[in-house]
Amino acid sequence: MGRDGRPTRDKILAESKALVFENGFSGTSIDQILERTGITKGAFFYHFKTKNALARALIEEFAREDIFHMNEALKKTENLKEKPLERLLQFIQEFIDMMCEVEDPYSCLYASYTYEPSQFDEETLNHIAETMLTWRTTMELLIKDVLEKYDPTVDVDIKSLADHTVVIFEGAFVVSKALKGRDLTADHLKHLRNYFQLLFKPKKTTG
Amino acid sequence: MGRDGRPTRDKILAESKALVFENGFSGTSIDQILERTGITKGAFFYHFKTKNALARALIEEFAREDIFHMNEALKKTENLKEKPLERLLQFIQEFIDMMCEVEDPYSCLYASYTYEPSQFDEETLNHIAETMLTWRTTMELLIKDVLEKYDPTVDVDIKSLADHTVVIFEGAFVVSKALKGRDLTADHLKHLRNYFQLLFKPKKTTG
DNA sequence: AATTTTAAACAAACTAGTTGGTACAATAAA
DNA sequence: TTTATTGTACCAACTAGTTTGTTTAAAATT
Repeated sequence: MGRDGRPTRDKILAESKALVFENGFSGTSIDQILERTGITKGAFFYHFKTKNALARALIEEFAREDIFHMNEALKKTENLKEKPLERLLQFIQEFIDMMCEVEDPYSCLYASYTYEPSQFDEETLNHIAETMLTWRTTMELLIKDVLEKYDPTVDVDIKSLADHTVVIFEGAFVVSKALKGRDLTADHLKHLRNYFQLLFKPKKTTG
Repeated sequence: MGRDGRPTRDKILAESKALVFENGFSGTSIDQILERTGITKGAFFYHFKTKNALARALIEEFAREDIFHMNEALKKTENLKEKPLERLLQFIQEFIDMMCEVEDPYSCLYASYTYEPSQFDEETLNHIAETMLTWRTTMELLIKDVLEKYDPTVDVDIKSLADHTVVIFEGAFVVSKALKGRDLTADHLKHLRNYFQLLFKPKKTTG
């Protein structure tokens, strides 16, 4: 057996992610990655067959962590299963709390890749879409539970309401970065929580 | 008089913008631009001293059109000046109508540049931030007019509520592109309109 | 006559990816 | 217990092609 390559691989992934947020993917050269990690070209191509294999590994890791956080928030609010609106609001609150700890603008690889789509293979781009659809499915379930006990105060399309959470995340990331101040995601998730709160009122049960 | 260079310059700007949305800025080569426009390298560098001068021109044109549309919507709703909530809702409605006409996902240069910030000079990035702050200022005015006659049903921070419109635009662009379907911006602006509608109720005037 | 555009060659720096070889750690054979 | 073997992890130098940007002289447009 040889030595353990995981620390090197992890370092490549961590530094590459940071570089992609600064330069974009095609704006990030492998030489830059070597400089930051202190490894050599041979080592890089030992771990990743091509630059695009790195892109795939990056998005897979990012999406795995994203869905992990989503499921953690789901678990944490399981005790509110019988109070679906409270659960939905608390689910959002979990992310408000999470983003309150962030100082610098948070960046999202989905948006980064989405704005230079030609640089990635179909599989990589599909992985982003599928992860977003996982969010949609989860939000749809939470919302449908609410709709059993509450009526929307205005007419809404459930699917687009389900997508609205991801929309606000992505939008808040862009605006936070563009304004170069602190991360504003928590602030905008609060508006989402407000919207959910105002949107649903107890059902008038007829009998 | 010499010949008119504007058609060539405009063609460079139009094709470059499309290419930047496909490849990102650093993923777009000048050779690609020449191929699409059918002009030569000499002509390109006659109009733009550097690749970065093109980036600046692109964002200036994009921001000018953006603010133009914003001001058009402001003008169109001026007749509702005495009904500030109706005006705010109609202001958003103008963009819902506008985005309903779009089929393919709409792209935003602000987000594109924001996700590869190191590629651009400070001036270019500041122009994006300033344009977003113009949106903030406008929205703040519209919202403050509403607050004179209406009380928010839940506590909100005005500045972040003002930013929320741009957040939803940017987020909807990202999600629309990532899901590779039709543009979803109109759908999400409807949620913003709903939120404003639910957030404000007539003031209980004490007198 | 002034401005715009072409064509083609050129340079210097940078690009992703390859090559041949080395250091290392665990294991198996003597 | 020493020695040979094996496969992983890594390195330095190299290749072939692309990048932005320059130059120059001629030609086209108004």
